[in-house]
Amino acid sequence: MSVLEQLNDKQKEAAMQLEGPVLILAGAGSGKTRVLTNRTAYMIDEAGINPWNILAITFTNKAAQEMRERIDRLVGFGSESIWVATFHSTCVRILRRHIDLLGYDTNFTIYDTDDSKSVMKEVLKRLQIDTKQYPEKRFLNRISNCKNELSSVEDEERDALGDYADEMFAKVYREYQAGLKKNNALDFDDLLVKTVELFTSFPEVLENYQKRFLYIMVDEYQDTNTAQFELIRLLAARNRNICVVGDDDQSIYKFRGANIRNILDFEKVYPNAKVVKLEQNYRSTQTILDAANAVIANNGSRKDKKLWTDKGDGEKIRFISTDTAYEEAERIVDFICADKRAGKCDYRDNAVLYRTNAQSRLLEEKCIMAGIPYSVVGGVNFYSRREIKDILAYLKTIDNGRDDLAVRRIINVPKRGIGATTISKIADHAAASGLSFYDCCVKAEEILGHGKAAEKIAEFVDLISVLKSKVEYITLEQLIDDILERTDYEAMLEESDPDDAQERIENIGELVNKAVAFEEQNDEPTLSQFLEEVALVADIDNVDENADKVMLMTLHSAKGLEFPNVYLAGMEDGLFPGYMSICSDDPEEIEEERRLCYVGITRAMEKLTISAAGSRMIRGETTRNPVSRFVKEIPQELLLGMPSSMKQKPQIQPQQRPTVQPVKPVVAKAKPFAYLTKGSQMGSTSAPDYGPGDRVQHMKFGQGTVLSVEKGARDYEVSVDFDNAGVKKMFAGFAKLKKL
DNA sequence: CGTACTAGTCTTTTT
DNA sequence: GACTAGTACG
Repeated sequence: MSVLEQLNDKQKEAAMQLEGPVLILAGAGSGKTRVLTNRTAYMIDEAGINPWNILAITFTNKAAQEMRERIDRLVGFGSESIWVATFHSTCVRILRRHIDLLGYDTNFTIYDTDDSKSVMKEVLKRLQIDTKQYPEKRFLNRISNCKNELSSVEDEERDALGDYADEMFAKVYREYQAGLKKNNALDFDDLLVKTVELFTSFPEVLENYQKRFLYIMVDEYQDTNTAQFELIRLLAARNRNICVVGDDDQSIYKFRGANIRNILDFEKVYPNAKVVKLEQNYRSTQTILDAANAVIANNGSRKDKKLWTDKGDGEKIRFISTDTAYEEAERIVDFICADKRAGKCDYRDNAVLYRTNAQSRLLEEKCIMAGIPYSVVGGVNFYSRREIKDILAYLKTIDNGRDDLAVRRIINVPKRGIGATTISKIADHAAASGLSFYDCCVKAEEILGHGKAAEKIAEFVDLISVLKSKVEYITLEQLIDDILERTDYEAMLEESDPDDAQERIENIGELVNKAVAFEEQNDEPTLSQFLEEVALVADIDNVDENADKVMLMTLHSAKGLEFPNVYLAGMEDGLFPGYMSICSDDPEEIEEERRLCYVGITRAMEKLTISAAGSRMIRGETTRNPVSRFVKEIPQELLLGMPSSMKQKPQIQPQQRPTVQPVKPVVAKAKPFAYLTKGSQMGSTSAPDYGPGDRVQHMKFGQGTVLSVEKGARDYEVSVDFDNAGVKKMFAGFAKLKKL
């Protein structure tokens, strides 16, 4: 049977067009992933295309992994040689091979936003720019925008045309880039910029990749920025077999440079493009689709689409309005509890979506009180937590001492009596000599003279070199344990803040879990590779949908996901849409928020509940907001529980700030769960649903029999005798074993 | 050199 | 309200 049999006519049409440019306009829930995977399977299975020649770009690592698994299931072989990756990891892979052509070392490090900020701070200090008047963030944002638009330092210098502020910016931009280069580092945006630069400056390298990637596919095309557009254009220029999939109504990343014109103008750039619209929705009820269609219809420039389904009307949309955000959270949690008790759903069937991360807190508290297992996606990124960054800085220093920021981060953490004066002496010497900070530490005695300071530095250098010498012989897990032991890191945590120590230690345990999983999944794992993988993960990549937990996340994180029951919380003008967009004179801003609302509504498969609170704390201030205009855009007859009073409430006019009146806090219970921090995962060590003797399935090792399940310090440790791979020990949380 | 306190910012979303 | 960076002091 052909792999295309599972597709409807439109989907089939899109999947069969392998040659030339193809634009698939795929409405929410229209089976776009299925089209992409079956199209790829069709290429390999029936068109005889070598998987090696296929490039598929996705938005998140999770999507990439999922796509590969699904293709695997369809064709059973060859899927591992398809290049499926995100834009960023694709670029890293290419740059690791060729970036020496641009004067960087191929073992460059990737800087996250915190690292970029440190570099910027140093630059501004050196240029004596007052950060009160010009905050780092502003420069960083502008630099990011430039990079997204592929505007180089030279371009900015040329365009400054004597304008004081612009010239200053160009100078900062230049110095910032120099700072990165000195540390042999690239920031997120550079990954794309440098790859494009590589391709334009070295056509023979580009040609190499053009000859390899004969067929290119890009998912979530509506969220590509100019740099990404250019990268794809270059790669596809020779063969023109480019297939992009997206939905202009779901373009929600303008703030990070996404250019909706990339999808709207696709046919102008590729005039002979075949365009296929997928409008049949397989996810939601007609009621939900009607609501989504009605809301999005208020947007101006969009490709006309109308989602439909043969699923039937289903339940009405439930609208809840409460006095306070506190009550709102309570109502939502009550609904979930009731459904669960009635046996209508599992916890994992429910997701609560909100506009801002801060909203998760109340919901978390209520979940804890009700004893509901939940999982918060996002918030403070796991890899930007202090303890994790410290350990990673050790690993980076061990891996390659060229990352000055990493070395400086840990040179006195835990405290070893190396102070600011010593550090700045070494830093000055490094700057003057052009050597790296770590290299200067190695010859500290030369710089500082014989003394206590030099001795302390020598101790640090010894520590690093001992660990360095071990890297090749021990596992990552052992290396991290070794670091912890030799530095007495956990003791330091206990001492400095006993309240959070437990959680921080658990986080480190989680990092060890990830290291173990990494070593399991790679044939020849290296420290550099691990650090690289870790630099490019998104929060959503770590979501485990097998765990039976209610999901709490922002609307942005929810893109691409679906849940039987969806709760849209905080539907209030001023929060969603946020004031920024309400007050802006750019109508595009509100439209972007509306698209976000559309994304939220269309996540729901069966039941949608939207809620609004009359007042809530925002930034320590109690604010009152009217019900969101988006709620009013949903036809009345689809809603259940719409209070008539709401209809008269005036809408906020543009240019007018929403009323912010201090209101006495209605609830006295300030913070019943002070130990709770965002991102904490409840029950991450819950017992697996299999036991000794059960047959299980592992992603890589195939089927096997469970020998034992033991509760370890961090997670359950499972021993499995695999039919083809022998006995393996692994952590339950990461092995993702499926009971058969 | 290390600590404790203060002031200021943040909150729109993230690879 | 929470977190961070910067500063003053021991």
